[in-house]
Amino acid sequence: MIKLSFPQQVYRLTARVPKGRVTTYSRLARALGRPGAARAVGNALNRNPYAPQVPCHRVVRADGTIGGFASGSLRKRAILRKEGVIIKGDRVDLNKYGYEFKAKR
DNA sequence: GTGTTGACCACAG
DNA sequence: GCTGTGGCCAACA
Repeated sequence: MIKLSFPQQVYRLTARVPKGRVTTYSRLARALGRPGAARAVGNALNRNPYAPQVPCHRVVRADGTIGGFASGSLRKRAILRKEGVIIKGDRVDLNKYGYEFKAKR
């Protein structure tokens, strides 16, 4: 059984998020088995060594707010809008675009 | 091993 | 509705 580092699993799950969908840091952490490690997830995405591979712009905060982004929150909003996600002010409708992860593996 | 930092979350005012 | 404070976890110096 291989043991991947925390950020490694974060990148893998983030890459699984389909286009036009968004997830939250808390949900990622919960899917990894660390329901309180939302901060650590954000930390991992912040470094994001897999930048072009991992669509970090599809990850938002639990409230649906854009949160932060290495290139600027404005950039994140623009990309999400291009993906087909409607953003109201600085918030996304998690009720429609919120993607649920599978707690397996 | 200890202390600081950070793209967070929840609660109280 | 927003602001402030405490708590959680992982990575880095």
